[in-house]
Amino acid sequence: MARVTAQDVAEAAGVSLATVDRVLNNRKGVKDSTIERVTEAMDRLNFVRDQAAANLARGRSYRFTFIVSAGETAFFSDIRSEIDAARALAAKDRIEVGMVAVPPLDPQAIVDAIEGRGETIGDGVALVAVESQVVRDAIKRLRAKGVHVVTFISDIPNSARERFVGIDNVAAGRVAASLLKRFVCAPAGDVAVVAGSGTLRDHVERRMGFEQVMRAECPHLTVLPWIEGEEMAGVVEEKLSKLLAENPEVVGLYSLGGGTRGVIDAIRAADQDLRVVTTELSEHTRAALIAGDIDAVLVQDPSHEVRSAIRVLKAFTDGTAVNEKQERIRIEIFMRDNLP
Amino acid sequence: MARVTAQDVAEAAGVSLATVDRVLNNRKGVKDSTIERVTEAMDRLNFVRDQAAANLARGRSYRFTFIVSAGETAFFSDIRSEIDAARALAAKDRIEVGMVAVPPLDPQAIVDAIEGRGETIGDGVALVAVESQVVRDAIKRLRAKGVHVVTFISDIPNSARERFVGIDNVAAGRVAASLLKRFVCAPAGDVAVVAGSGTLRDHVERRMGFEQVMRAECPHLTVLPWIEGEEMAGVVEEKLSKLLAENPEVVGLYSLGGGTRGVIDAIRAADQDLRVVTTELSEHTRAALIAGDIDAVLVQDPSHEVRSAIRVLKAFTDGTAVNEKQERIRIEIFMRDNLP
DNA sequence: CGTGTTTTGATTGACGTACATCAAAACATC
DNA sequence: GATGTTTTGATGTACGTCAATCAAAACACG
Repeated sequence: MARVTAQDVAEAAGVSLATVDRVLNNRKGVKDSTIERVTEAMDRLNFVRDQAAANLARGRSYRFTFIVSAGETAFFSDIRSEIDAARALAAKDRIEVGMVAVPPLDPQAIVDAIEGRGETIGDGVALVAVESQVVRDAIKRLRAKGVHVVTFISDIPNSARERFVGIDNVAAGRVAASLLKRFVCAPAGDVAVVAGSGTLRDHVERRMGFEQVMRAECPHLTVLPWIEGEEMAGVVEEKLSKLLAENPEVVGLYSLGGGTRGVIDAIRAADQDLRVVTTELSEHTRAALIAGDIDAVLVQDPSHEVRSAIRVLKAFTDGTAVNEKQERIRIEIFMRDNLP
Repeated sequence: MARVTAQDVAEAAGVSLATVDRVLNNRKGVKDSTIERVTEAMDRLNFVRDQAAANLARGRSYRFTFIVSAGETAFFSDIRSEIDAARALAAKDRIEVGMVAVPPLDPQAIVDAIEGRGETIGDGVALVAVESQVVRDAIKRLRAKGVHVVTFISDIPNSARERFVGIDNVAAGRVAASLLKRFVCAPAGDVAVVAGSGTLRDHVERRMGFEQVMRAECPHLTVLPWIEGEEMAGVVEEKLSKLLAENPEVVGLYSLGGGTRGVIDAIRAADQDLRVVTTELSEHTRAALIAGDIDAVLVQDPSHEVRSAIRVLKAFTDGTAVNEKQERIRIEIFMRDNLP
């Protein structure tokens, strides 16, 4: 029951270790018939190449850089500390993880961060994208240099990025609508939407998904013009309080970006009977869920996302396949009863 | 920027490689002051022991065995194929994964499977527990032999198992109730519960959680006596159809175990207006979600659970810490709009 | 058959750590 | 200062693969 090594395969196939190695790393200079004999022996003996030994021999190490928003929302400070946490874990596998925090919503800052790092950016980059042509171009230049690129949290389609690591934000918006539709029992009423930023694709997509479902399935509910909160609790509270005061028929609320603390403060003050779905799991949303001020919170798991981005970049660098099941990023729905 | 090796640490601390090695693996025979000098050098140089090299040198390999139900529910056949899938992945890390499928709900079968394997059971066991003293005893015997044990999917508390890998089933039941409470708009009505087996702790716990919330928060809803479906679609359909016919006031339904196909057939036939929450994501529940026959499905991700169990057993075997964030098993809530 | 080319074998030295051994040095004790 | 003990150094082998070398063998082609 001992492990099968390349040496065993060589003996079984009647070739030398060198030849097995050539086949294993598909180097040229091996007859097709020999390749076949060797691969046959491999799966007959159930040979699995030992990752540890292979990595060691290759002496390969990896260097990935995260480019994330320096924004002060609960979500992004979570993301940043998760990257720090992942760094220690990744180091064990010879993966160095760098991080650059850039001013939020500033495409040029992202580009500068990339260019500024030069070659030290490493083998792969995970970046929180902002919709902009300069970012698209920067991604293309990275790819041209052989650097692997994934977008992270917020996508930028029609770019050269190889993958998006994050949730399906349209689906998140749809789920929010689907929940509110079922939560709201009033025969008719208004629904308020508190948005974050119009330049963040993830926010735009959530809004899209939300409106899709509202329009298609909730003729009895009227979606009010959205509130732009700019992710700042103070701004959100002020605008939302005003809106609630002016619209007594509001029966539902979806907050799809940052500044959730402002949402909570406003609805507590307003004391209307409305169903609320928000994003971000912070101490404030936790408390509000428990108190019953909020009905559900839709979140993504930053810790999973960071680990996933690293694994995906490593797979790209190694040229191996991505384990799709493991890398699926879920939209998590928290209610009072399944808070972690 | 080259990697820091144990040799570098030795030079920095002014000792030999052998001494660093002694410190690294806390072997005896090193003066305290020297230990201090070495560890100081380690974190000054930011030394991280190379897992690949360490594993290779140790020549250690792992052997874990899953003991799972041979039941024909969609969920368990999923679990079994995920174990097969994980086997290939684990092999790369010198982990051999075995599986024994035992007749469902039979404690003695579990014990026999354990005893029957003898020493070949390996370094760790993940088992789908059934409430029973003989199982508890078997776990204790395994632990006494130094075999690590985690329960999987279904827990057995007050046993010697070192950890439970699975969702918080009480919470799942609570979430189901919390959703139904919000979904149901009728001022009053009945709620039906379709249970699986009374001997499976996970089913019992879900039911507990469900009733907790119903009793505490939904005085307007009456929970009807539960239906025991024995996880068989035919049985479920028959009993549920009968119940629906006899109780026209049913406005909500929670199906917490297998045989969901029977639930779907019954509610389609009954054509009542009721909100439905079930478990298991199969082709049937998918279709029913899309058709609107079901409102939400609460599931656990078998693929994640299998990988988690393997990682946890490995951590126990190595005596290293478990990464709690990574090993948290989520209760996933699927609606029509976030189906994967 | 000789020539050139392709394929294979044999061998060697990494990679970074684990682990064991023996000798040398440092230290403690009387 | 002789003795015994603890601590350290020096060294070597092993793990399984990668990568490179050079020589030998097999093959193709005219």
